[in-house]
Amino acid sequence: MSYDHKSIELKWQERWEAEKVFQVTEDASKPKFYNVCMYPYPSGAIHQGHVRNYTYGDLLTRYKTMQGFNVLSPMGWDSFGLPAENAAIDSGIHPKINTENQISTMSTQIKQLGSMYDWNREFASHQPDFYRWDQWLFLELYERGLAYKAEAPVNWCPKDQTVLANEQVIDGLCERCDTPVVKKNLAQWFFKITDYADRLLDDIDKLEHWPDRVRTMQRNWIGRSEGAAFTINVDGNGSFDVFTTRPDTVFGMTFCVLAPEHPLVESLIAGSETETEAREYIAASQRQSDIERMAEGDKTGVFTGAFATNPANGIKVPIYIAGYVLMGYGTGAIMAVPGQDQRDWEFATKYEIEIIRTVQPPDEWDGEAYLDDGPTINSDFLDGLNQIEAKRRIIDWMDEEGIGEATIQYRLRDWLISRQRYWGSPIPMVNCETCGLAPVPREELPVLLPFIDDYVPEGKSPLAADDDFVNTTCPSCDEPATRETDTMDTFVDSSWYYFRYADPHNGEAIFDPAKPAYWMPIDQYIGGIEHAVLHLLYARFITKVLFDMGLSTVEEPFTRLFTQGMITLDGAKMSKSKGNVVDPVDLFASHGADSLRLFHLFMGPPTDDAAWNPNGVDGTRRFLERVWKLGWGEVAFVDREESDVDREILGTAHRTVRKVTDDIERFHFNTAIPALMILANKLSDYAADEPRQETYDEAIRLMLLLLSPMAPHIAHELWEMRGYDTMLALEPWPTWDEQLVLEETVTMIVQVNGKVRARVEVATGITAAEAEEHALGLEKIRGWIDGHEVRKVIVRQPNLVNIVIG
RNA sequence: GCCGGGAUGGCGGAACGGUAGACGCGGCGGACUCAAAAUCCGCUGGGCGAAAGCUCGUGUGGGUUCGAGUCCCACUCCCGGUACCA
Repeated sequence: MSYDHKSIELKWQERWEAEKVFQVTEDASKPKFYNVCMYPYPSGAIHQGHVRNYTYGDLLTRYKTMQGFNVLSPMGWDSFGLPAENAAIDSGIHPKINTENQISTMSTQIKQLGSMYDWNREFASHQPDFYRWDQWLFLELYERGLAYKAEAPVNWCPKDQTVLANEQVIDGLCERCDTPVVKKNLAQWFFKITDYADRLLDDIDKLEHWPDRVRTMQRNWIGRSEGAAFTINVDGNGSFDVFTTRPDTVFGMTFCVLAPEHPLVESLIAGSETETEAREYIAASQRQSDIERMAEGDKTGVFTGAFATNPANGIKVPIYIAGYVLMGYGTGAIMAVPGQDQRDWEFATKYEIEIIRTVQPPDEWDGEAYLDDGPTINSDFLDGLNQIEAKRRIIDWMDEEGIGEATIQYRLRDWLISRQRYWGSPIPMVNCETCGLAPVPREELPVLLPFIDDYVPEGKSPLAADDDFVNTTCPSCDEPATRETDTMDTFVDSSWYYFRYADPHNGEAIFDPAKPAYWMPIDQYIGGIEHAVLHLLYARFITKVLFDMGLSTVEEPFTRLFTQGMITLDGAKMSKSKGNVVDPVDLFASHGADSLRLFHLFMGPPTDDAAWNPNGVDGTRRFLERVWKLGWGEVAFVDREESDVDREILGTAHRTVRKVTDDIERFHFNTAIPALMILANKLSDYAADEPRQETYDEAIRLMLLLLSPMAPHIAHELWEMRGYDTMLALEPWPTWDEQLVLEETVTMIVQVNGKVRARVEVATGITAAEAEEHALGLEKIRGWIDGHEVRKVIVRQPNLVNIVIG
């Protein structure tokens, strides 16, 4: 009987669903395990990145279920967002219709993978039942002072008359029409995540099961730095504030730099000698994104013609504008101290500005800016102090003089949630001429996103052009008023969706707090490394807000985080736009979901990027054919007593149980598969040479249990064929027998001066003295050491002896 | 630019500071076959050698150590993020 993956996979997918194997409810009698893969954007077809993600997630769902946990593994859709709107503009299909078609296709494909979810809990963020609670949450934040409106720049395409996402701006041009993009200020909504900066920073320490690199990235993103803010007077008129982490170096300030957008710039350049040059520079930098500006190799800038007075010593220094100072960080202005800052050094060198060191570098120093500690010099009353003392002294002095103070600055900015787009959750606010901004009453939620036929932007977003949507009455005075027409960033949806899974159909509240009280926190969260900062930080923030509201029992949503690498082909990320996709659906048909799952588990460390090998699935398919033959094929058993051969094969099986269990716990799936391959190969040899039925059956039983979370369909089919009448998915995970896994002998290597010169089989229990004596007595080794002085012998029994000779 | 990560055979990768290259892909040779496919068996980092074996070898250059792919320092290149892709 051949291995017919199609019928087997369909059969078991239907069985699992019919028998509700993976549908769960709160059950206080069992330990819970909440397992979530980041919900996908419904792009229309699953790709290898999804397969990788869901294979890992499903492996864990099944493994933890077998270990006796009450496992919740839900699935939903991150279905608002830019791509649906772009597709609509290009193809004319309405985002709602397009999105729902794509959800339908993708859920069918996910089911074909054999990845099991509690589909009763499925939702999509574009559904009013869901985004209603986005709006409710917005109102809660608004009332708590955590949502506010402020001016912020957007990318504006003057030809298309629309706002562009950063990724739609290519080299300063609109990706659609190549028109130069300009910055335009709009009043937009923000969430005040900076209020939570310290809590978000401090609690990173609690995330002990997160990858270190993600924790580091989040710490750096929040970017708390302690320093001082002080005022610098402009020679002539006006003043500006600067923030610095190095107030101790203020005597070394030889110039100042303002961001091109700094409000003072206009008055400084007006009428100056460099006015024309400065205006050109400002216009040029406005066409650049922050990234482009910072990425410029050499530091550029323009002298404003104005001078500032160093408050510490009264010396006048030139004021420049330069792109390397960003308006969005600190005060948008810096004191430049080239002696102690490398960027300032490069700028000063380029524009021939004086450099004064205020920290004495070591004698052997041959670098440029010196950033480390040392005695302060050239700094009047700070001379001789170390940096900590100097900082304290200068801040005290600024305090006394009334020009500055100690300040804590964060790199983190408030979260801009406004999008001038159609396909998102409407922000539930109303503008009234009399009453000003008014929140939509909660009982009127959701503010429904209207079904608009003409969503091509023409100067304003489609929502703003829809009079029926815009025109309303003021909730407080009942006079005519207009609705807010911005929609929310889709990161708002993804910052709380995992709470909704606990109570997905609740029509009365965002959720009944008792439900997530059982399931939260998420025990395992799995997704791409590209979400290391934004999504994960926003989710942590909203969880803390929900905690403060009394709706969450936890302050951190994700106990364990696993970030997987990308799938690449020919050195590039697999993507439709690059035309290098390998469609998983084709492989379901040709090789089967089990073979594809195994290949994803096998292809490399889950954290790393993995290169797609077109022939790789052939290998795992071949392995499953071998498993099939072992489970189903004819074996000529011999009726005999148990022998060393049987004990050895059982030992291999039990060592495989130990290895696979350890590897799953460590997320080293790529080494668990080879362990199973080795077991299958040994079992093939065993089956060909006078096998004993009891031994064989037991080894196969263990193999199928281990294979069950990885290649579930074939494992279940063979389990049933071999006469077990239980549902394999609900069988207990196997344990290993400590006696059986012991090995009697081991290969000991003998080195001379660190080079391997002999290998010998020794008893596992060999003592250090025995190992040394044995090694020194070997004929091969004598040839290397005779005539030399043995200086030292390092023994790591039973694995290694290293003989150091003179 | 800044933050984070990575680099090991022809390819994906394995390797508690202790046998570098497990396992798989590909390739070569053989068995089976009229033939092919499938399957099975063997070989497969470079150099030298008839062989035993020796020697070089984990991006580059240094260092620590009895011993370094692994730890430290300095580089190179590639990838992720960089706040409106999600």
